Amino acid sequence: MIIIKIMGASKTEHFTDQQNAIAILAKALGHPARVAIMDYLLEADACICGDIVNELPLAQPTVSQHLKELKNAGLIKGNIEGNAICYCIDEKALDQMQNYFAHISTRLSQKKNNCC
Amino acid sequence: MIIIKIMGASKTEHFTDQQNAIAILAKALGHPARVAIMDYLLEADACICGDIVNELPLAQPTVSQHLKELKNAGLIKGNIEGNAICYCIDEKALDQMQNYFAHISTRLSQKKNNCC
DNA sequence: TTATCATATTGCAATATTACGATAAATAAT
DNA sequence: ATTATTTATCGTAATATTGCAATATGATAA
Repeated sequence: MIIIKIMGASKTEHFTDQQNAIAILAKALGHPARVAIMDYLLEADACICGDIVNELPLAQPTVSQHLKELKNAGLIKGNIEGNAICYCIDEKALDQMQNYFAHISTRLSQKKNNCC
Repeated sequence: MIIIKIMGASKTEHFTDQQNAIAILAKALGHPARVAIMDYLLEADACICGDIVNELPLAQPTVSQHLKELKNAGLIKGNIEGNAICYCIDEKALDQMQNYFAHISTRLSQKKNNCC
């Protein structure tokens, strides 16, 4: 038997689909620029990529990369709007996160054996 | 004026405290092993570090490191319990996340100009 | 067609994360 | 005191992330 150690990569195959799904969503929100993009999409009247670039203190390629990560995680979706691209929050992913934290909250209030 | 480019580091100073706070918590949950730790602490009757090590498919130093990250983010807290250490979920951080997602959900249902 | 505008991709440098063996530190048991 | 048990830290290797200049792509305008 040969064991090859691959370091720096998470062993996703050892965890449940649910755990991996939450981790992917959480990771996508694990950068302030991406939280700021969500905030913008939530509050602004538009969702044009160029507006987001102007709003953030980051260069256009960097913002494009962050948008791509949010999109890959399923947190936002993009629509071609003429020349521009309109990004919007994908409610399904957010519902998933909301349900996850609601479940934790409920479960915590049931538990009485917390030792800390 | 001298501008020093520091790459690979996020420019946290350009974002709001709230955005940074959410990002820190989300980042800590952005790995399936750490989600699995939270799941364990939520469902198990104990919260001993050794039990967590046995539960996870990772070596003890790796689990210790993940626990440290969860603790640094404020998601868990640890108590010395004789020879062992008992880790528990910190409700404050989870409330923060729950509020964040609840706020997004509420705001989304108010919005009608979603273009996607 | 050519120029312009908006966004994506490439390439690369710097830093961060992940993982684990070896070892340390701290307490408990003998 | 010595040994075992439990958890943390160190050192290090591999991979991932972050950021941006340069460039490519694609759609609209002239």
